[in-house]
Amino acid sequence: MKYWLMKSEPSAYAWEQLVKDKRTGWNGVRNYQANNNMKAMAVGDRAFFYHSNEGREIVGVMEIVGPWRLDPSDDTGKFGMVDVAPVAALKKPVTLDVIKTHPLLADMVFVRQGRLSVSPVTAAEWKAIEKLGNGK
DNA sequence: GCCAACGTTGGC
DNA sequence: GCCAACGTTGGC
Repeated sequence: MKYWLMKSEPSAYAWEQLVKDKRTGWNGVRNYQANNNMKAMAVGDRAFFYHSNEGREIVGVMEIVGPWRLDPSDDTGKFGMVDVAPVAALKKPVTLDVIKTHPLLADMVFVRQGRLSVSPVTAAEWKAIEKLGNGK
């Protein structure tokens, strides 16, 4: 299983909305690297949900429930989307500030490439964040 | 709201 | 195919 991190501005689509929706298509990505990362996802992979701009924290865990497919809202036919479902909120959101100062996490792709909206997360990083967020 | 970082576009 | 101009993202 692979791990990922996906960003959304809460004003555009918040974690709470995903919980209400139960499942959603992660559309609107218009960046090749982010798109390629989504292409590399498999159903069953896990992804953190990060609130960018407002909050600036990882708030929950999602599961990839539908494989990559073309995004109908993209006229160019280049960019796609995957389907995601909420698994659980973190008991305590993990803030960007904590991540940037954590020895295991400061070097995450998510930190290094601040503007990339879909990025891979290593198993070690995943474990460390879950520990911070859930105390396990 | 500002602006640095960086991806994309288009003229040449 | 280079690169300047432009647009967008997202932290601050």
